[in-house]
Amino acid sequence: MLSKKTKYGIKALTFLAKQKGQVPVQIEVISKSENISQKFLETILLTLRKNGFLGSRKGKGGGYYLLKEPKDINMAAVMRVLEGPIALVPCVSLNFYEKCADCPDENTCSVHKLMIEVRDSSLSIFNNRTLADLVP
Amino acid sequence: MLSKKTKYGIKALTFLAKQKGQVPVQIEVISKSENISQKFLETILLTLRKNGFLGSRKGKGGGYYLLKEPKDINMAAVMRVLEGPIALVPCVSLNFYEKCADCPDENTCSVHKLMIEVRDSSLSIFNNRTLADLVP
DNA sequence: TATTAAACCTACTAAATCGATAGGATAATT
DNA sequence: AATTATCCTATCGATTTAGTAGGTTTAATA
Repeated sequence: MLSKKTKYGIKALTFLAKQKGQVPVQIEVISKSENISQKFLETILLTLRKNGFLGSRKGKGGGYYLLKEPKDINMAAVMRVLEGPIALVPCVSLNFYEKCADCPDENTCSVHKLMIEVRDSSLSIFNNRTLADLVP
Repeated sequence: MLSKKTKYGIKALTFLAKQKGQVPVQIEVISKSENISQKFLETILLTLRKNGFLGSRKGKGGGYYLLKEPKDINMAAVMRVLEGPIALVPCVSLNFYEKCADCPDENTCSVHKLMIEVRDSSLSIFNNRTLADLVP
């Protein structure tokens, strides 16, 4: 299941992508438009900023704005920052790999085999979609 | 992320699929072979039995066995019983649909759009794989 | 320069979920 | 009758999730 954090984060990015010009948009505006708790959204936008997706301005007239063109914001990168691994199991994750404690041999593991297929197909979607594809 | 329940469940099914003949296999045997806590596995096998994947016999010589041929056990069905929805968001789930509280219109929702694609690709994998495909 | 408006930051909390365990009840074999 | 196995339900501790609290810093503007 996708966390609310990821869901809200993508919605916020989409909202910013829809803005004409790069005028900063305040958290309050996004939170009200998208029905997201303002305080929660605050922390989400913070991580998006710290990971290079958003810029911000403090004080009056401040807010958040995209640092790149929507077409240059890859959804796989967004997913990894907000949700973490795209793979369903750490042992098939490319960016968050971890060995399973219980599994002696990945090559003969039935779960491993299946989950690699799933990861590949999900990844190819996320890698081939940008924020621009999501804007209505 | 895949739960341990699902992971262990698939491993147990695979283990049973590897058996020659339909001799019942005891929980203890599976749990030791696959490094799974016996008590935890007990509850997992119980749900697999209650959902028509496994049969069981009590008492001496008892245990669990597959009720169908591995090639007739669809992995989408297994996933739904063990893990729940295949979709990452309830609003794109075919079998566990739920409307999002925050989202006024699914048709214009960016998350919805993306997650339908992901669901379709994952689903096509699970639907086209059977337990037989997983056996080493 | 004082006020105001916004993001920034860190810690905290309630609730839910997860992984696992406990402990007996039931059934089948020998 | 004794043994061996599944069956069943409740519970528990740890972790994660979603959200909140409450102040700090920075920038614009009057």
